[in-house]
Amino acid sequence: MAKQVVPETARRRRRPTRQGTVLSERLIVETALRVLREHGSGGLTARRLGTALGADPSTLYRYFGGMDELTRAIGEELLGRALDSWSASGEWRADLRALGLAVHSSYLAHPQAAALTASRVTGRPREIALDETILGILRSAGFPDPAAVRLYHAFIDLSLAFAALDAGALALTEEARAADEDLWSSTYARLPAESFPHIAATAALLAARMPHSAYPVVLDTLLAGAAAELSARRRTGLDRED
Amino acid sequence: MAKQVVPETARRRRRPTRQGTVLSERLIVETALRVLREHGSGGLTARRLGTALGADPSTLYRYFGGMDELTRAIGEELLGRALDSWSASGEWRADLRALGLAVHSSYLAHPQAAALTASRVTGRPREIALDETILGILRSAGFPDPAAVRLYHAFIDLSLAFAALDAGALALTEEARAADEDLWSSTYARLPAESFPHIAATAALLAARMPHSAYPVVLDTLLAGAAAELSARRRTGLDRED
DNA sequence: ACCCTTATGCCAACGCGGTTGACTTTACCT
DNA sequence: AGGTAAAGTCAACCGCGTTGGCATAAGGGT
Repeated sequence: MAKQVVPETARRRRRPTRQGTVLSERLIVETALRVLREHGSGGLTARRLGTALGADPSTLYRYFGGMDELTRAIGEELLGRALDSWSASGEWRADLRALGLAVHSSYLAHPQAAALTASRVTGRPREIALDETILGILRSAGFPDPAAVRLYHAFIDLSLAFAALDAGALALTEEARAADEDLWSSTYARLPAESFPHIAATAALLAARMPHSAYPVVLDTLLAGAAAELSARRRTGLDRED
Repeated sequence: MAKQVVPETARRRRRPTRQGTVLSERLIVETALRVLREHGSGGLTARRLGTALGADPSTLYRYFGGMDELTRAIGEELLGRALDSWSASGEWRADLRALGLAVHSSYLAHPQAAALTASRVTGRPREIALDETILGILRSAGFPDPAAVRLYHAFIDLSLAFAALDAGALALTEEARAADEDLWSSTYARLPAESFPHIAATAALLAARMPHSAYPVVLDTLLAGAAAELSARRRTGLDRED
């Protein structure tokens, strides 16, 4: 690669583009989020982002190694926003619930971006801060380390997986999304009861429920299981460690 | 659109390509799975698939409306294989567990394909058959319809979301995947204990657990919650419906 | 057994994508 | 004030999905 990416902190000269914009990682990421919202998850292209910034597409390579690295920066931004919007109450179960919902809704606030990034691990600073927070809540709640790690793993992967799934549904174009929802009231509701008795019997309930996210239900189930585990552990006197 | 896609069942003439292959939806989907495995989730292109089939890329448009429709056909194939590999035992909890794991591992058997398709709803026949099966298990187990639909929703979305997440990790190129795994034993394990006490304290456990899927843990938690709900319902005499 | 129709495959081209190498300009350091 | 190299620009490369027009041969009707 001929071009070198200069770390944002080491950046000194800020030469404006021909159209007068002064670029920065932050401006690029925010503009990318806007472009994604306006043009859909497939609409983030180097050329389009360049135009939106008032800069040549190739300028982006001065800031990011490629579109992939830009994508990871966007993902970190969403995780960071989730953590910023959250505050601790001290009650572990409520805190985890709020944090999970914060991550989920931070992604869903930018579904087109989330669909691109939610299944990637960035290893960037703000993602690490989030991990530290979750582990802290669990260990402070009294879970021994192996249980804390198991629950951390389940919690974060569950939240990211649902964020990606739900964002994917929201990120479709409006007509495609409506068509997917209608599937439940059209195709599924009209299946013959002889061949598909169970779908036919529950068609109305399905049409009402399927357009929403299952994440809260599953998250609450996970937290309820964890709470039961914790109280069982207290009852039996903290004698097991796994 | 100038070209018409002829439904597979209505297809009569089977003219071989210049290189002698006789095309069919089935052959195309299977070849696409092979191409995906060999070239990664971004490696399925019309031109490459054409070459692999010994046919011109544009010929694919005689069989599918576009790459998107081909993608959905691949997704349905994976779900169909999961259902085929499964058989009912009559014990609802064991059956659901086996079915969930079957879906998960069917996707993970073709991670590059799964990464492309797992978050899409196809509405195709074999996907409908899977849905009917799950609802049947729950309703036969004694869950009233609203609970059955709620659990069906949680179950299927959980399974698909984790399939997508885990497939995404597996679908990375070998070096990228190894780098991601190493993150836990390199970056995370070396964070200073002063700033990140919880990560530092659990680094070894994290490195051991994070490379595996959290799906079984979460699935079992969900099924345990459902079982508890069912027995509570029996105890209180089936008087509630939600 | 032979046509005729038309399904099916092929070809060439279009516009758009990411990315790169060589270049110009200009902010900053000395 | 001048030199240097960072930051922005330009033109080009190659691969992508997709399309319209064309060639050809499969298979039904007679």
